[in-house]
Amino acid sequence: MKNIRRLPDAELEVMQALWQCKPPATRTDVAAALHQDRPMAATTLLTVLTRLGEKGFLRTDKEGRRSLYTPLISQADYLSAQSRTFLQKVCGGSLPAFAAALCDSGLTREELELLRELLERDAL
Amino acid sequence: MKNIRRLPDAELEVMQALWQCKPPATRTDVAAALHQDRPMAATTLLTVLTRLGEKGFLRTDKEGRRSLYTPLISQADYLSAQSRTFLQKVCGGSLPAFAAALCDSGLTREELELLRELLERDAL
DNA sequence: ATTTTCATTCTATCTTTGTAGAATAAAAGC
DNA sequence: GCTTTTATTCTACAAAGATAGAATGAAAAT
Repeated sequence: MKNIRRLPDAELEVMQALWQCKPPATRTDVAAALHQDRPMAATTLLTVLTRLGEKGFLRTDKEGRRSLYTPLISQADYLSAQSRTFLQKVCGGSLPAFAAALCDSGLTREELELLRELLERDAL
Repeated sequence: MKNIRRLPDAELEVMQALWQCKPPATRTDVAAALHQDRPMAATTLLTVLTRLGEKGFLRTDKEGRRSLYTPLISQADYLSAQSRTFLQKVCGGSLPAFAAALCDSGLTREELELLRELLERDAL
């Protein structure tokens, strides 16, 4: 149950892309995995990757002139940490508030049903 | 289903405090409602309130020299919007990932059970 | 070998956020 | 009326985040 800080938007997007690659990934791999509605300059991406390394989210290994990036924090760990933070900071720790928010968040009835089932199954 | 931007930490805390007050609230009311582990200078609070006004989260009415603050976005609206954003941006839209994250987020089995019940009841 | 290509690092700018002192102005007290 | 108190606005500044051009250096191409 470590305390994982919330990543700012740009860094989270890059991290999501990295999680989608099979490690280790090159800058190009990550760029390809990025949802580029509006693509990110190569140098910008490298800057973000460097920052993620400084924050301990990934490791950088050099292979000749190019760098290989490997996640150090798994997507699952990040998600569970952020779920907790979200419930605490945004919902003030109130489960009823959280549940109400989910129900009113645009999820369809089917999706809500699915979520309940998933919770039941996973909780075991 | 409006698109409500995510507030930075300090602004969210102030907004949470404002939501707890019966509107309209004065700066003093908000200060009293703040969880002040480490209290915020009066001028800082006013700066934050001003920014929240600029972002459309509240309205400021002047009564003589003092200001009265009224939320323009309800807590429920903010929560549901942020739940949606969280599911999309953090969980990549994957309900299974979201459910797994919740189960692994430190909630007790009882809390998970409660959440399921709440979801069932509210979904109607 | 010389040029071209390309990945990374340096440097830099702009915006946002967090925080608060100084200045202003008005209300209250005397 | 003059002074003290107090609420708000101005101004300020440092840290963090988003973004990317310029410089560097090495690999590939010819």
